[in-house]
Amino acid sequence: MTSRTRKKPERRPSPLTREQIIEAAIGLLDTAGESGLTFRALSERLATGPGAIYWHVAGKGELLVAATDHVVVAALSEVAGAEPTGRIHDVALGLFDAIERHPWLAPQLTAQISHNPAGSVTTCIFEAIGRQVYALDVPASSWFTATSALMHYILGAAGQNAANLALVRSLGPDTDRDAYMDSVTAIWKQLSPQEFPFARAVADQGLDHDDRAQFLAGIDLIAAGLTARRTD
Amino acid sequence: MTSRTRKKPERRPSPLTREQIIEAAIGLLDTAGESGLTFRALSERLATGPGAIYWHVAGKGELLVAATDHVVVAALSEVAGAEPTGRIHDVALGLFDAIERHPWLAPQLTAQISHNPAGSVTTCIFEAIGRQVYALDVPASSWFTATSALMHYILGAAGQNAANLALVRSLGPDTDRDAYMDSVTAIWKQLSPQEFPFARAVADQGLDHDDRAQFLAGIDLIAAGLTARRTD
DNA sequence: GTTCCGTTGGAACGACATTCCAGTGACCGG
DNA sequence: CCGGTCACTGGAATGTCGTTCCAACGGAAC
Repeated sequence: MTSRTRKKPERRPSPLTREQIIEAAIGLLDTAGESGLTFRALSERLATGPGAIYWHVAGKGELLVAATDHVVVAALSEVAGAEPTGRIHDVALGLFDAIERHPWLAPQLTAQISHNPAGSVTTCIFEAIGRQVYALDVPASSWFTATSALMHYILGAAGQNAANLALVRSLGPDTDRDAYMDSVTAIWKQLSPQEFPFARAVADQGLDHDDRAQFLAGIDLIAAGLTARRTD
Repeated sequence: MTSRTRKKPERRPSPLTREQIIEAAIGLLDTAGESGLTFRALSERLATGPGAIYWHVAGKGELLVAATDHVVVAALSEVAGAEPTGRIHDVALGLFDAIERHPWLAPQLTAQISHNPAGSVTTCIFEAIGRQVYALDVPASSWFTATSALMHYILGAAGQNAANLALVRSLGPDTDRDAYMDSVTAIWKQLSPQEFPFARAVADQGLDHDDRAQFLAGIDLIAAGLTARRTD
């Protein structure tokens, strides 16, 4: 009897759904971070084995893509409903908030936009931002460049913000964001004035503590470049 | 004698160096991609065992940080030598080229900047870009925002370009970049005109095929926003 | 010569993604 | 009702990874 012996597996009452798996994956990513999404952890949370999950989902990559898509579509559809000439701030803040809620989103988005430019996530985000570029009366020749610049800034700055918050949270409940930013500023102030004059100067004037206003200031700055061009 | 029996290990002629390890790691990353950096592969390339590497390097994370630092410092020092009021194009292209040579660099940089804002790589890049912002006579209140916007755009757009090239290369030697870009445009042209009017319009006018010029156009666009503000 | 100690590298460990497959139960033709 | 099919399950097995462990080496110090 060295051959296969198998414990009787317990069956689940209701069948597993791809949707359930994706939502469980998002929950796992939100609470345990990017490295927390494990087929073992997912199996446990869904009270099943890894094999069952693989019947609904091709692999970890597809799961990540599906989770990203799910979150992005939700974030953008909240915004799109408003006025047709919606302000760019709405789209930007929609993505900013989604990334803050799901800190794993920013790296995922940049990776998926890079590796799959024709994918659903890429086109959705490009379209959402691009419409605002169009509404700003940017000349058609600059459409792609303008949309790219805004997109990369939004993902980069929002990702930075989300990472900062996650870092603060991991430092314990007794640290708040301002204290953390102050500690970073303090390190920058100790840089050599010869090698890092600019970074020191920025640190001396203190980093802005309102992340959201700071983020929007960057959007406005890029938008200023777009509309400045318009009159040429 | 069930206890440890061990094959006599062959000793290397010259001792292992942290520098050697980092350079081997960079080589491995360049040729085999981000997933190609394995302690096993590294051991083989250095003709040693994993344990020897761990005596010089704390772990994979530190190795990645060291490799990133090595490449970024080299890329920025090439540029910094020129005129003191160096043009922002030089710094931007320096990073662009470095990221093109090392496609693993862009994700690494965004991750390290996010997770370690006081680290060496973060401050070096911030300083290098910030000096150009300073040279543009941007008001001090916008220094941080302007530098952030430029940094995120540079890393995002350069990463996108490098990923495209890597993707083209992986499709086989019979595909070139223009053919690949055309295929992406073709997919975009098939999008629904109701849902994706902007993306289709951009695809219809054709994507620019000169990546470097496109990249610099984005830099100029953001710079235009900075200098437009100056007169306020 | 003996004793260290910095250094090495092969083996072992635990965790992971993924594959494999024996089983289960709802449905279907008869 | 009943036998068989098949979509679906979940536990075990596989191979690779990062990391740790440790017996052994060789030069330096004594």
